[in-house]
Amino acid sequence: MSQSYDPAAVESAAQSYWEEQATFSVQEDDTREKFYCLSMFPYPSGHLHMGHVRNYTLGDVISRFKRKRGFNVLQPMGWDAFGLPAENAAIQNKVPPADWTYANIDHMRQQLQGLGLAYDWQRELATCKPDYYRWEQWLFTQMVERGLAYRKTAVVNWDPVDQTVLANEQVVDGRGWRSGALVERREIEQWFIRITDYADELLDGLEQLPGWPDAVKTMQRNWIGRSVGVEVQFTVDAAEQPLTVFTTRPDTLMGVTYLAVAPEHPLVDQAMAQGDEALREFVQSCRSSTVSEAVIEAQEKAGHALGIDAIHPITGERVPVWVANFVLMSYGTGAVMSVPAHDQRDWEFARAYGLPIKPVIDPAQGEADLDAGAITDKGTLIDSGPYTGLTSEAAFERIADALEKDGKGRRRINFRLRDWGVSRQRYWGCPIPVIREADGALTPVPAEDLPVVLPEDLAPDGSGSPLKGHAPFTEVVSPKTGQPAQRETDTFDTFFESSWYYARFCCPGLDTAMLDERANHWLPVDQYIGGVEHATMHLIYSRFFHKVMRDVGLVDSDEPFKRYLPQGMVLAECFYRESADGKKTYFAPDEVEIERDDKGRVIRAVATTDGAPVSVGALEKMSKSKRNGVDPQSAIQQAGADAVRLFMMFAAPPDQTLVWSDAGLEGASRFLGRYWRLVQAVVEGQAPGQGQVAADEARRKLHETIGKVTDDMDRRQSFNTAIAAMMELTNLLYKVDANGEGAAVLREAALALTQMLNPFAPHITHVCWQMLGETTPIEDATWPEADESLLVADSVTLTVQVNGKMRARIEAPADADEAQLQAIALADENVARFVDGKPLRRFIVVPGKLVNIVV
RNA sequence: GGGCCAGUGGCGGAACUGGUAGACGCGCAGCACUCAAAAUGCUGUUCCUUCGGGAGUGUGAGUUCGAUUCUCACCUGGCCCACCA
Repeated sequence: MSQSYDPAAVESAAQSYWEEQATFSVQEDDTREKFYCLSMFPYPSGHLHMGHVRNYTLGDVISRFKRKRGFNVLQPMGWDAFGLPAENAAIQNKVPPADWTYANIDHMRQQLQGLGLAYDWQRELATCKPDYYRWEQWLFTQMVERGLAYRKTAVVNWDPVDQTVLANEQVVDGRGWRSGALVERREIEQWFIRITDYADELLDGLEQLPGWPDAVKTMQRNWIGRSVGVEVQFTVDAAEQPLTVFTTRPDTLMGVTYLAVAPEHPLVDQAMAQGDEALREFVQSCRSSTVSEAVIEAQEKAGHALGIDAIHPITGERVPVWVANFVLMSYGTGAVMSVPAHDQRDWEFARAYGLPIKPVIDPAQGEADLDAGAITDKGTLIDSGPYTGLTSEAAFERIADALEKDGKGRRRINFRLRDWGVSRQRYWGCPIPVIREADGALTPVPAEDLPVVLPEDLAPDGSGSPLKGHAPFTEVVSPKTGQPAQRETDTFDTFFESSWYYARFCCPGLDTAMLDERANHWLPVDQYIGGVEHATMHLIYSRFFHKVMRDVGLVDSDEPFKRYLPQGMVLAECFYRESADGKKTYFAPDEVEIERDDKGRVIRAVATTDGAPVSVGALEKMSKSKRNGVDPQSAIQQAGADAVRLFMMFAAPPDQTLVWSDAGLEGASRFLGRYWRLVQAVVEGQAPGQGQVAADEARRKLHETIGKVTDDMDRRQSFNTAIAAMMELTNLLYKVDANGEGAAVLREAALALTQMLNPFAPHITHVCWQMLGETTPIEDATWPEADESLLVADSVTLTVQVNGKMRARIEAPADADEAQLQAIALADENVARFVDGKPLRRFIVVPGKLVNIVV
């Protein structure tokens, strides 16, 4: 009597084996090629969600596969442990963020272990630990030394009641989320990192990343946004300094009818000193709105004349200067030249305020109607003095030359990418290692005094960082002067921690340096996996950090991640009922019953509570408010970790959104049961089912499957089709005649299938491998090889098309020539019927696939 | 406003380099086993059809002997960023 499949028992047996044997701890080994596989580490929010499960299963499947292919695989895991949610929880529960964070880490580590992930837990790290952040503090001081970090004022959201800086997400409808007070804009001095110094290298480096999806590289290119243009200087009577603007369209310079500057521009302060009340009010209203650019965008385009004129650098004409709420101080020079005839936004602004519109370009194509909007196409210059008649491209060069010759401008490359503001007025983050001397000078903390340890026992109450005024932290003696000084209370943006963790995993336990030679053994990461929402920010910051670490001499590679697999979101169906006023009430899936017709189509859904119908909603991101969240823990309890993993990999390609389905999970579970019974039958020397499939056909299918699964997993990373191929093989094995050669083929197939399924369902295969009598642990056994000699056939089945439509299938010798094929095809009864004696115009052969007869 | 991606049966998806559209799974229907049910195994399942066949991959055009795949325009949905000059 064979045992039945009990996921819970199988999984705990396999997991305790891995723990006892330390199966997945790894050391540098020069005899084997290394493979570093990394999934983006989680923020310890308290519990694993399905997105994590998908991410980590993908990484685990790749890691286990590569190990079987002979690589020395490093797969670590850690915690992105600083951040705002810990502070919010702390305010709510009045406990220190550290306690909350560490408790969450303990719980989530257990959850991860329950998924059977092949991590080297000895390398675990948490970014909130001093032995980790100590080194980013050190790297920051190196950046200060190299001029890569500097101080600049930046605008923040200020809550005047709570006396604290707010994150954009803490501003709700322009008010502080806790106090409800109207949020103000405040300028404060902060640290910035000169990521723009590396803009060109970050852009060019994308060429060396063939393992990254084109879509992600395109997003990064657009994010970096290199644009070639000209900086133009307009003399201003009232100011000593000329007003500098950046433009990518110097060809339209002769069409400038006004200039616009940002509300924060210094020229605005100067104009306000003239005492224009209306102007003062306008600027005040701009400056008091939030910093959220999404909010600014929703505003009407508005502006006000400054009462100042500028002198056009070529014509010498006077043009008025305006302040406008859509000009950003943080991009370019904080001032723009306005050409309403050829820029849509300038056009709208000019229309609204009655400013002149002067066309200077005749578009190359199409009708142009300046009453309908701006003409933004390039073309031929008109009404442009000496430049009239030139093309836009030629005028660009001639005007740039003229400006450079007169010292009134210069060619310049501008980036959309801005320097990275890293100061945060937060408690639960890595302290910026800087001391403010009594005279206001800033001193980076010397290496021997690092780390600057964040006190972990403080509890924020919502009114600013508790570090402020916490004397044991702030009161220090300057290492430079020996005099009393104040410690900086700002902390780093948490992207700082996540920008280099991949490197630190290589050097566990190192306490004398940030990284050592082990980093160069493992880096770059061979395979990185994580949400596509990080396509720009995190993945640019990490690439930047890597280059800085290279320039400081810590690593010798240029890029951190060789191959990147962006994984899609996990969605679920949601059910709701809409009331008369449009408010939706959501129902959890277990509160809903679905009725179908006899073809399986959904007719309607009703709530089990009252039997009344509910709407079947769209697919939505899992969330509490939509009541469509599925807890991984309960899914594991219901079907086992192997089934959850298998379903996740089977239901969709890795980079596309995945729709959670309880029925689909059952399907995965059913397949595992089918596989289990197949193994039981083989162990007992019986056939798993009934049928007459011959041994050689089964063996051929087996080796075809090995070939397909190997290619799907390695080159294509198409895990759903790899699983489909294994299911197909299993279906066939159930029909194999176990007499004679059949028994041997079944055993060969069961072993190979167990190997191929192992990365997806590591527990059940671990146990089945032992049942099949194998003594080498499956984790160390090598991946099966397809026997190519079994795959060549001497006859092939070809499709016959007549005028591109499929009409018949023929058997032909594999080496048949065109004339032979034509004869065989025309001999077919159905083909003959459609050819119907008409003259043959063409005969097309696609070797091994089809022939097409054109009549 | 910009960028990126995706639209294929009742559903998730497959078709890799332009070559048999719908693999595999779910759902549904039927059969076997059973006193019965569950479980399991097997069979069928794009739509229409006068049973010859016809239509069909968001819509409309184009290239081609042949288009889910390439080109153009449009529609719909999702994600990221956003007044980026």
